[in-house]
Amino acid sequence: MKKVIELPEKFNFKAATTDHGWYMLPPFHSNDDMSALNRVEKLSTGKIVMLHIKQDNAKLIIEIEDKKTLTNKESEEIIRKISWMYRLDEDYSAFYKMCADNKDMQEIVTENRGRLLRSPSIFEDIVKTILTTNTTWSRTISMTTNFVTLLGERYSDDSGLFTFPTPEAVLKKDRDFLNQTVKLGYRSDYIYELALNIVNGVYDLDVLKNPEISTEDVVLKMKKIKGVGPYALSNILMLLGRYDYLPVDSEFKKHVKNKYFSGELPPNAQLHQLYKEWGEYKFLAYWFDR
DNA sequence: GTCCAGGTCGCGC
DNA sequence: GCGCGACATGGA
Repeated sequence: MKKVIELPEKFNFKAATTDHGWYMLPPFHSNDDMSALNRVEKLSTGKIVMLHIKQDNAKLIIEIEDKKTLTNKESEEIIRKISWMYRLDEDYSAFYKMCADNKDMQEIVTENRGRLLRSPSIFEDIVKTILTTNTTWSRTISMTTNFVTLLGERYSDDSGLFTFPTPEAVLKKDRDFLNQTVKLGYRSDYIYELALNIVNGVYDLDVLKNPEISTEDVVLKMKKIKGVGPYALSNILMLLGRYDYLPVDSEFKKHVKNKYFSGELPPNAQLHQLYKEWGEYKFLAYWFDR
């Protein structure tokens, strides 16, 4: 089965897919030439599908592997999720205007960059963000792979591919399993508690996809999540399409130390003042400055 | 063995 | 509000 989504005028599939590292984390997977992004996805009806996403000129082509035909509702859910993943509703014109005035950011405009791939659900994006803290990227990949493989649902009997686990699936295991078998380490408690609060209705995360909610409201809600500190907060805000908080972590410090301070790190307060001329687009300005 | 990784929490002051 | 040790795991 095949579905087509009309793309905004400015769209660069390869950049949107690979300018952020999420495409390397399961259930996302891709072929080496990056011509398509693939993903196993569980729909709200319970059906599990394999999605193959690629660009054909002004259209996004979605090939959907399935045994039975999909209902209209299921097709709509797939289109809604992919539109979210690729930020098709986001308006980059103000950012592009600022880039056009900056000699080092011309490529962003000419190459239609700026979009950063995100997951269909906030739960998945928060879990993955927590799995990037205080560890290396290679361990982020292995923790995510263990998490998806041990708690997700298999696509088909002969497949090694799985869905991203639901919060309910996390709660079916105990913290020891998350810690010792999934090897999430001390992050197990954070992930378990996040899943628990979602299932109990304490957190209703997907309402935060609404751009009309103020960033301050989102910040207050995110700060309540254990395991989400200043860096994780910034990353989650970026994933929600809000770019005014900088992710001041070891990579950020390494970058600005070498590029702007000739190897000597200034105090934290000064770091948070960087890129301030970019206003609402500080995160993107830093991201594409690297 | 020790140190650190795209940090954060909880405590004491 | 700020400083500091603890935290699981694996690779250098």
